[in-house]
Amino acid sequence: MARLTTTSYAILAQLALKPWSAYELAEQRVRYFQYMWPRAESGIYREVKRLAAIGLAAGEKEESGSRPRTVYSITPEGLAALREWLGSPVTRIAMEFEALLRVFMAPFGTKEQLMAVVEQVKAEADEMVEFADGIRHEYLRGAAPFQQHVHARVLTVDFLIHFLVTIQVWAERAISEIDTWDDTSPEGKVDRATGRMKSLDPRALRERLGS
Amino acid sequence: MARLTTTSYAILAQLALKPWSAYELAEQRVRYFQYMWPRAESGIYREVKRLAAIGLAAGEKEESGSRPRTVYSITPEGLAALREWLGSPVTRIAMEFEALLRVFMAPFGTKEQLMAVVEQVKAEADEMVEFADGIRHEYLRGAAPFQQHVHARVLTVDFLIHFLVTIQVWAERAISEIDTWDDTSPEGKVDRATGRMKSLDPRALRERLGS
DNA sequence: ACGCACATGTAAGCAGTTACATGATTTG
DNA sequence: CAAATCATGTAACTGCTTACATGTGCGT
Repeated sequence: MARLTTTSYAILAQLALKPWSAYELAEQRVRYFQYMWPRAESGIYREVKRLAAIGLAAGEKEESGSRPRTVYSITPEGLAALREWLGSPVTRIAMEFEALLRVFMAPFGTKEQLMAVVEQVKAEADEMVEFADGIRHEYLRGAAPFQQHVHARVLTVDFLIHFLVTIQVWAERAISEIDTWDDTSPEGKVDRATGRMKSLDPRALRERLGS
Repeated sequence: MARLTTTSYAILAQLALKPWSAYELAEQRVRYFQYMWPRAESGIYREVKRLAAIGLAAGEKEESGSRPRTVYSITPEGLAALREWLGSPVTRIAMEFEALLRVFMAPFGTKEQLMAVVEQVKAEADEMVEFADGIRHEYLRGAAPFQQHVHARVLTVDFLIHFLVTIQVWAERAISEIDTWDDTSPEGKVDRATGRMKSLDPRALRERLGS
């Protein structure tokens, strides 16, 4: 039957803001969910259709001359379902970070391979930071969609920017460390690595980061 | 045919270290991959069997009195495949953070719901930090499995601890912010939120974090 | 008039999860 | 000696992705 997923509620919450066509939802998923709940565009069509089928959304077909499209809006039942879900336990955070896995396996590859991986991470982090900062500036200019929700959204922007900058500076640290290596073998690297390990005390870090 | 996934290579890299039984692999996945490539235990059995079927691993049945078990080791072809994969482009980082999604939707729920979500995040972050710090201490005591790889692994521990502490301090910031609210509505929260948004400049943050 | 990006989906396949099954070993 | 936990998987389902399909409007 109708076992809804987190993705369902992500869409439902978008519909709670205003009606959207399926295409708009699929397009805007980048801006809204890419970094906290990434899903492929094509899934959005199926999902919103499912919401309509079980009565949580209402789809209205528009035949405005051009190709027909369906505009979806939330129903009272949909809003009730959303509110209820917001009180249920959340699933744990889950990160897929293939590059980190490769760093873990670094001794089986070459220094060049490792360096390429970490530099790709850095490039992607730079790009993601630019994107997030662009959104931040929309809010600062007062020009963001749903600007009135800035009090909640600043909390998500807060996390994302800290998260992305954490990746950036980690990649930079890793690059300058690997730069000092001749290869990926353990030889002559143990003492230095142990010293680094010592400096990673979470409590000290928390003092530094929590201002 | 044999389209291998990242999960396949994660297991292959474990086998490159030493032979393991499927059960050991499934058990140890927590320690090794939970935070960068999370997968269910049951999938490990199917995956390692597949690796054996295509010749990248060799399974040896042991009949030592008790229940029979299969111990897997990597083959030369497996090692070659692993090395080659380490030179291919990496997939992007992907994070599923349902709690952040709920913060995003906070205006549709109550303050109590929101607070419960963020406090759950904080509790889980605390727990994950303890786990990661435990592993760090194993390396410091020189008692970690595969201690000789500390030069590579310190890079992953570096990222994970920074990542987890970032979650911790974010949750703390979010809690003290929400504490100042009467409810989840925008009323009277816009100016303060805009001020917070202003302070989230990534460049300034990068200066602070990259020491 | 042609090509390309926009707009709107459908279909098939599969990686991964949840749930179950079952013998062996330890523990209270 | 009963119950829990360890050890070792199998079976069935499903959410998601990849790949495809097709009409429409616009720039050149």
